[in-house]
Amino acid sequence: MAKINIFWHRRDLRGHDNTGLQYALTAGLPVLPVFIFDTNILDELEDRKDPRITFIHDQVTRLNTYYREHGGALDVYHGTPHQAFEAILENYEVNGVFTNRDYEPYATARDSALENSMKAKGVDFFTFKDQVIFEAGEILTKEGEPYKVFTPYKNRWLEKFNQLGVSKHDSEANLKTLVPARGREIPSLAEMNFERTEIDLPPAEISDALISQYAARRDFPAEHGTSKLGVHLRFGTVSIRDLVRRAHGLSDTWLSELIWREFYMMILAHYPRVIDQAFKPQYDRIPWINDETQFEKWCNGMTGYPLVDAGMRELNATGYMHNRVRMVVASFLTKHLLIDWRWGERYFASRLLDFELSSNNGGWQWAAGTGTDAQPYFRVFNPYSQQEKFDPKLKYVRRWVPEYGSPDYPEPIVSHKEARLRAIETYKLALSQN
DNA sequence: TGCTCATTTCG
DNA sequence: GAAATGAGC
Repeated sequence: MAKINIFWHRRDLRGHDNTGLQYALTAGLPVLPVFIFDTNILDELEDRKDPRITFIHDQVTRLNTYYREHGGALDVYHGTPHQAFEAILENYEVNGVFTNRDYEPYATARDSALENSMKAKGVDFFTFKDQVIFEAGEILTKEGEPYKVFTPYKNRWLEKFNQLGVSKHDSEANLKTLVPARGREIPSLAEMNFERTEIDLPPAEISDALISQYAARRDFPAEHGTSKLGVHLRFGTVSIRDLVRRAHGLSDTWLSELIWREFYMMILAHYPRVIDQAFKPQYDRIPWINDETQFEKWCNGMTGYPLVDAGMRELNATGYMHNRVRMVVASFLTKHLLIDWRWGERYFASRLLDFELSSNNGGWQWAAGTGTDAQPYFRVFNPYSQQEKFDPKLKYVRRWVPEYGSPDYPEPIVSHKEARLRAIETYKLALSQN
């Protein structure tokens, strides 16, 4: 049996500008690209109609077609990574496994376990930077500490970016050395006990015009002023290097959003405890009210605050919510209702097509005021003035809350004025305790 | 990447 | 009486 190398796709479901794939293809042996529907992850999902699984399945199918056009095929497994690699090693003489690094706690634990078991069998395991421009250890203060404030982090990031530029990995030009297709089928959604769902999939591209106008248009949820590339960044159907190259010079604001993504990835990598704890420990003393009935009304878009309800209904209907509105609903849940930010975080995690652990956690801790570089506790969004500023003609509100203004629309579940004062008092008291 | 309230400024 | 300003949450 001839030796081969494996390239393992995870959050990089593309063949172009793919670092690890490029290294695998130029390492001198035929390459078998692999994808695993990981049951460790899938078994945790509650919804058998989770649209993300349809999305991944579609992208895996597309990637398989792409490899077939170049004489190979994507070898797709359903099981734990451990099981999948046992099957691979039975069928092939494997020299090494190539893959792009993933920085979430589950991923790093999985990869170090696999690296050990591969090396014990004489198989090399190589990992590459592909998902980010700079990894957690690459942007540090002069003292060698992680940054805890965004702006100095961003300044250092840009400084380094301007020094180093951004590399390009022409994986596509090297697709000549694939292991010939063997004709294994991709497991169907039904075989994996999932159902196909309708997804309103934004394109994996963005125009120069949209990037240029991003700063001026991004805050108006009724407009199509944002790129909606989050889902593509989540699963690597676009290359971050391509996006950063495009952003640079066209829109500092949009580039900043890409840097926020790396900022929160860096925070999660350095401080994995933020997953279930406030970054600032004293904020874990806040006595959340956690009223289940109010939480349910928030989830269902029935709070009586039109902009909040519009956002939640958009999320429930599409798996997406405009960023400005994400801030408004998060502020409302944590401050007006005094419900633990972790509840909101978990709900977003279950619904968002573009869910990214680090950004979701960072965003929620920012809104709740508990995080690094978070807004101060006394800053409480007024849902009415946010609506007046960012949806003055009620275009967004009426799209998602058609009954707004009629007797069918619920009364506000809390009074803004009272809830605001209660939030400030509650935070102040909790933070003043020693 | 606020909001509110009180006070001042301006027509 | 509206708009601008500033302090404090």
